[in-house]
Amino acid sequence: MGIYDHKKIEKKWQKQWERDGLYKACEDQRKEKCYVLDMFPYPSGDGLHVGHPKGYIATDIYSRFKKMSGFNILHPMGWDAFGLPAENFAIKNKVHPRVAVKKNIKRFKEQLRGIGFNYDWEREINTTDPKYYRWTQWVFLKMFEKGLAYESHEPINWCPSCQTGLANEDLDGNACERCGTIVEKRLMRQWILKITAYADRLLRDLDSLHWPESIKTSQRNWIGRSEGTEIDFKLVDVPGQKDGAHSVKVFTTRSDTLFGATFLAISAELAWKWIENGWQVDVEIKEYVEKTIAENAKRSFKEKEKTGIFSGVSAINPAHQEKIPVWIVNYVLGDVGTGAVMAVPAHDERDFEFAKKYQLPIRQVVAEKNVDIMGVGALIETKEGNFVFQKRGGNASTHPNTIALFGGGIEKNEDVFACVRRELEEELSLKLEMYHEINVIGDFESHNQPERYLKAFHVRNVDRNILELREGEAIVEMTLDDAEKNSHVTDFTKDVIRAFRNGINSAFVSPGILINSGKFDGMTSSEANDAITKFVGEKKTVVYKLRDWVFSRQRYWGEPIPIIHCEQCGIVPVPESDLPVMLPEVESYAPTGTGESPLADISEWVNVKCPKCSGQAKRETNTMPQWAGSSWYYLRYIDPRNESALVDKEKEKYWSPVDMYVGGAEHATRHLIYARFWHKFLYDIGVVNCAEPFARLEHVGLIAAEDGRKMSKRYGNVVNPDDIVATYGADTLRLYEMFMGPFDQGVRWSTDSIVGSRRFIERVWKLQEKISDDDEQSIEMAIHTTIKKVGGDIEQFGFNTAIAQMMILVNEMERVDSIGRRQYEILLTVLAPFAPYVVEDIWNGALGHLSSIHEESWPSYNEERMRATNVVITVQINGKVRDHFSMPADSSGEKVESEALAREGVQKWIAGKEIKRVIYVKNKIVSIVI
RNA sequence: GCCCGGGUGGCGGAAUUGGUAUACGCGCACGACUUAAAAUCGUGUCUUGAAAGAGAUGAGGGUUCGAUUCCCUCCCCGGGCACCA
Repeated sequence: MGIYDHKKIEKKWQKQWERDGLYKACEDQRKEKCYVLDMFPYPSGDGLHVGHPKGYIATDIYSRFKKMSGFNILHPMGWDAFGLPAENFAIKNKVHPRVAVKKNIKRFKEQLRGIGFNYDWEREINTTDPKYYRWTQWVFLKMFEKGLAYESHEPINWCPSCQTGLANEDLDGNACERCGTIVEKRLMRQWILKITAYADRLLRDLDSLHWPESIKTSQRNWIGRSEGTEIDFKLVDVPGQKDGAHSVKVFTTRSDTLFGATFLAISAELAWKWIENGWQVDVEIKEYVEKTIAENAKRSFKEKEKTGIFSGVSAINPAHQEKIPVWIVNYVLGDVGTGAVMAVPAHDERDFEFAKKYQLPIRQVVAEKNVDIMGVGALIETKEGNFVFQKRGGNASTHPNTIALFGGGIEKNEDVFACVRRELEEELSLKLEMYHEINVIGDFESHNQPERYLKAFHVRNVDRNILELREGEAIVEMTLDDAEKNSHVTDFTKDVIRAFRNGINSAFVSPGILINSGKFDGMTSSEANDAITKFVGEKKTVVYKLRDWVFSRQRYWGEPIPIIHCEQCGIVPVPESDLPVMLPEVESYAPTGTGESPLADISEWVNVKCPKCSGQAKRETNTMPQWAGSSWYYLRYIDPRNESALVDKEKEKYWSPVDMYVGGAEHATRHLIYARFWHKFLYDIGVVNCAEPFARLEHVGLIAAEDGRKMSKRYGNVVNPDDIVATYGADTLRLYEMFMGPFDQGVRWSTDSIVGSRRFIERVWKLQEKISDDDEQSIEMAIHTTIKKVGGDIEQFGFNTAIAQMMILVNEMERVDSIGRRQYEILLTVLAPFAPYVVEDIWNGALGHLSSIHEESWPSYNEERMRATNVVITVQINGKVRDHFSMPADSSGEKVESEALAREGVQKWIAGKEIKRVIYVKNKIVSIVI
């Protein structure tokens, strides 16, 4: 048998497979295809750490399994090599980024090869290859042609450290995602892609995708659809203008609260536009507007104090024609909606805060429908001498219109009523006034303090200031004023009344029943939303949070944007025949910081003839963002060397869409949105035949370092896969990474635990000794179970449980004296996707096969053979496990029940008791109720 | 604050149309082999209890013959979004 020498084995088969071209993909129309894709890496100078291959191992296993299941596989790999790290490295070390990238790719490839991946390297791509980025530029031209790429001069996010403009997607809060610097707003010329034109489809088509729900939710939030109404407010008191000559539009999702709009709040940016259009204002106002715009540019709005200034202008609320003031405020964003909102302090927290501060009127127009506030239960004294409030029954907290009042514990020695007061202050005093009708029921008693018995009471119709006090069956009605003076009313009840009278302390933002809204009173919020929209003569519209994609970067290492600026003709696209626009050589890669890229300095590249009029013209010097090349790369693998088209139509039709896509969840609102957008565009212009690029997505949980931190050179906690492969072998590394835990969950690396996977492989290796000509019948059930379980688990990405099942099978095989050759081959075959080297070596060595095990078919299983002849029946008495016994499988219920009742271990419990019920769960449980 | 996940032995984790909680692996303890150690193999390993038993899946409650699984209230951890009107 020889010893298991992973180094020798892995080297040998790696060469052999490459020589045989085992993993070459071709368009085999007879077979069903399966396109399995990894998010291609950015080849950094640090090389791979053990966290990187986790996703690649999964796709490798998946694609090998699908191949064995009869599918034609496409499983390629490539390099996303444009971007800042290579450029920064180049600036620092004075090497061309191209040189650094080439070197890094070589190293990455060697590392990946060592782990035994089945990539088809003939389809390798590189986004920085002019033959590749020619097509990235081509897509841009097509977008320009369709009006989806446009030049703009709006203020955008600017990273002062990276010295480039950024898209919203490149931010982490208000900081640059790349370097952590707080970004600024900067007015500059830029290229924009109109992704918002696809917002609706990007949202809608998510439903059809087999993706993790979390990623779909992230995208939904990012796109941020809200349905509402644009309402027109006529302006009055505008200096030098007739009343009603001007108006302002606001966007709201809560038309039902229109009657409660007591002022208008407009952004400083909108106010500035008014000033530019000739609005005459005081110096004070103008200064406020300028100051606020400057503050907004810093984007430091977090926890910012709300400020505002009365504009002097008023507006007419179209609901009731009352005059309301227009305030210029810092909490309304200029680039959201219309830049103006109707402020409804009673029902919006921000408007509420602002109205309180500037003493603007608060008018409640929505009320909660009949709510009971209850505290029902008993006070229990614990062993330790503390009092704990125990709720009695379930209805106190489960009734839909009920707020649980007394759920908390009572501090040691704390007065019961002090506890109640505390609860009131913390929870209720804030909200009480908002309820249309309130019942407060405190039925409160204590075991060991029976004298402290709190009478039930009941408050209703707060609007009318009437208190209904219920004592036993009798109900006494009195006004709140009278109640407060009445000596029969307990202090507790008086506390409740005071809480009512404290006034509104927060906004009531939930939907409810309309009040103070004329003929709309009594409607629900959703009914009123439609009715009031109609009443003021408006229609529903939709807005999105998604912003258009800022697509230009003022940096060197990216695809040049294929545009020419002509003095005569203006913006002229580079003709398709002139593509690619090659990225020129420069002396300095450093960013200029001027809003132009380093390309601007190369006059022989910049100065060109206009393709239209042949006059003086200049090239666009901005480059594309890193996300450009990755927005369509999966299409290029299908047809990587095509020079006349982005992808061949027939080939695309065969391979598209990607069947399985695996990568990190951090791309949820970046790459995965951009790629979907580009794909939909390519679908619209007929380049691709399906509306979505990635039919199924699985996300890989990150591997943290042993110390729990991120694996990074900086912390010195990086584990290099090369070392693990050298010490334990690639098969062990692969098995271990898949066995660590659920695939999509983050885990900590643990070098100590690897031995388990290594031992497993050695056990499989040793089983060679046990091969005989005859099958061992006692392990047949385990074999069939394993075939089914492993296949099913791979399909669902449950690799850890698949491996556990194979371990169970190996344990069984070790327990018996010999195993059939056929049985051992089945074990090797199901293990093949996980540990491709060792199984191939045994297959070709000890078993003497001439062809590769990776050309084998996935074994089939027989459900019949998975069924046990005898089953263990569990006896439960009143829900507790009391006994077990064995019975032939599928015995009749009567037989099993009588057997159960006759057993000594059961009789012990049921002797002399009445048996109320016996429940039999087939082949599992007899449950006896006494 | 809102929206997604998640909370199970010493550790990674298994088990969901409600049916024997802790599979599989790591670690640990003891034993065999060895002059010895490593490796390997075997046995044991949730807590408590002498035992019978009792208790335990973040906490509390509910539904059920039976709940890690379903419902309610709450706590904690991870992630996403966040003056988005």
